[in-house]
Amino acid sequence: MQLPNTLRKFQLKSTPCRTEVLQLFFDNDHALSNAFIEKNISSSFDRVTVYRTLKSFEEKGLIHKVLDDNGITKYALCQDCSTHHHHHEHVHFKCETCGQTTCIESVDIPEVKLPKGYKVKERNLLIQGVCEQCI
Amino acid sequence: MQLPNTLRKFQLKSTPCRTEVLQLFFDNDHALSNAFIEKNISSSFDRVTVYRTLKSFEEKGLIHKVLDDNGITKYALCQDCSTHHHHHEHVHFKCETCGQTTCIESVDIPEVKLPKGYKVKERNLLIQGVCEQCI
DNA sequence: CTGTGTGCAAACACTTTGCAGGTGT
DNA sequence: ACACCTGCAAAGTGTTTGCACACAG
Repeated sequence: MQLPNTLRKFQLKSTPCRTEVLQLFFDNDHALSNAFIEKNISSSFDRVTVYRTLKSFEEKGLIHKVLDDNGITKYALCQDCSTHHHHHEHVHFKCETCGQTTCIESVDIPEVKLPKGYKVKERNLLIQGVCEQCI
Repeated sequence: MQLPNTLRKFQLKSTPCRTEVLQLFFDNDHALSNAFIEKNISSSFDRVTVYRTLKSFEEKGLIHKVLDDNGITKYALCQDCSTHHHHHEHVHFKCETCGQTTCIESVDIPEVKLPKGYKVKERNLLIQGVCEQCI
C-alpha cells in the first residue's frame, strides 16, 4: 500500500505499470534503465509505456536521470527530493564488470572552483571501476 | 604539416578524412560530436567514415570520450595524453544554452573518498550551466 | 604488394510521436 | 465525465556491420 501512496504524493495516478515500475526502484539499489525494467518487471508492459512512465516520474521529481558513459539513459530514485528540494548531488559509481550504476548517497560532490564567467547549475560526478561484488 | 606528423605519432595513417577531422579538433576548443564534424568539415566524408575515424583516434589515444547528459557521444583532444600517460581527469563543462562541452584543463577533479570495496579506474566530473559567452 | 581506410547499403539500438481505445479519480 | 494512461504502429536519431574497392606506406 506504500506504492500508491508514494505515487499520489508526487501527483501521479496510480496504475499497474507505475506501481510495478516503482516497486522495481524500491527493490533495486542501483540506477535502472528502460531495458532493465522491461526484463525484470513481473507483468509485461509496452516498451513505450515504460518510457513514458519514467518520463512522468522524472517530471514529477520522483526519480532523476543518472549519467552513464555509454548512451543509455538510467534513472534512480530521488532519495531526498521531497525534503531537500532536489538534492541529488551525490557521487555515482558505475561498475565496468556488472554494468550497474549505484548512487553513493554518503559521498557528496566536493566543491569545485571554476574560472570566472561560468554559471553552475548542475554537477555530476561519475566514477567508474569495479564494485565490491565484482572484485 | 603538423597534422600528418601528429597522426603518425599516434600510429595512424595519414588520410584526407583523418587530417581534416584532426584539423577540426585543433580549431575548436570544445568537445566534438559526430554530427558537428559532419556539418563543419570542409570536404564531405561518409557519416560512417567519421565514426570510424573517431573510433581509431580514440583507440590510439589521440582523443578521449567526453560524458554528455543526453545520449550523444562527444570527443576531445587528449592534451597531454602523450606525455602524462592518459591524464584527462579534468572537469568538463557543458553549457545548456549553446550545448557546447568544454574541457576545463585548469581544474582537476578533487579527491573523493569512496566507501571500502570500490576499485576506482576512471572519474568524470561534468558540470552543467551557462558559459561565459551565453550569459 | 598488403593491410587498412573509405563509401554505400543495410541493419541495429534506443527513444519519440500519433492516434484510438481503456482506465483512474 | 474527463483527463490522462496504455498499446500498437511507425518514424526518428545515433551508431554499427558487411562487403567491394581504393589508397598509403
